[in-house]
Amino acid sequence: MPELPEVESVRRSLEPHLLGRRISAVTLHRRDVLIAPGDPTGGFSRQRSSIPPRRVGAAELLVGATIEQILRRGKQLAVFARSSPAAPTRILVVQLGMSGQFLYRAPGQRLDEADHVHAVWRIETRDGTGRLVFRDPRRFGQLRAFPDPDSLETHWHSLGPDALTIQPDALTTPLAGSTRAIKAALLDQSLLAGVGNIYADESLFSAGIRPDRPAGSLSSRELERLAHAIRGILSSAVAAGGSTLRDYTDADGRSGGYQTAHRVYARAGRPCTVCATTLSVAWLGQRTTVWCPRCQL
DNA sequence: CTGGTCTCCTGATCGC
DNA sequence: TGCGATCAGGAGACCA
Repeated sequence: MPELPEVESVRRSLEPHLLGRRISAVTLHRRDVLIAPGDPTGGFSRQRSSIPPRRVGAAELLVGATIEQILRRGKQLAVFARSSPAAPTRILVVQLGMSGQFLYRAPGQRLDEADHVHAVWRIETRDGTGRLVFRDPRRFGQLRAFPDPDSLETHWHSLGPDALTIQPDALTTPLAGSTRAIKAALLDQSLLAGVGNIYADESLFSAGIRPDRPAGSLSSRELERLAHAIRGILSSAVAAGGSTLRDYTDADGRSGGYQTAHRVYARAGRPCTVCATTLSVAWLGQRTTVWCPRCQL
């Protein structure tokens, strides 16, 4: 389940393989994983829409272009590429969703996971042709094409500040007066980009704040603690290469190591690592939520 | 506008 | 051994 640390690990593992390399071809096995820019449904109704999926242009998938940079905002990756120094920079945004993987295979290296592969890019290197693979069994992931940086900026405008560098001030205004649970607010990508279920629970535990507290009830002192906890948890997780619960890997197929540091996520009913109190569980913000009833107030 | 619920999808797991 | 039910979850649509 890629959240910010996993997506950042994918980004970092892709860079050495892709920067400066040219994409010579792409095979799109499932057309509906690519959301056309300006799709009013945001791609949500792609299966049920009576309108046939748009014909996909190779340019949208960066064919013929050289990759210049890979950025991340929240849980989204953006691959920037140009076909010539004078050409406009095109961008492909990748959202991994629940089960998405972005894998790189060097020339001659085989891909073991051949099922649920939705797109394969051919990457030209000095040693031959490598492959960039988008694989996503549950298909909650998406690819989005943008013709220029401005349209990407418009798209990213709907995201809140990146959670890795979140400052308490950025939380104060949007949460003031809010009655919804702080856990639900942390999962709202328009408020804060990058936190998902795992790191929301871990951050709230680290900050000593109950997940069901009304967001507007947090004092400025608590918001400071929370922002500090989010940055700390996320940066530690990035340093560990993310959390691998089931099948997450980076672009090189390496698993993360942060799952061993989880203190509340998936530990309902087990003793708190700090005070040994049995951890509580509830359904909150449409997610299973675990916390320590003694450490979190 | 806000916040809660539904929905998309597949694989793992569990009870019988 | 096999099968159906259940759960997991990111995020947009939808609705009160």
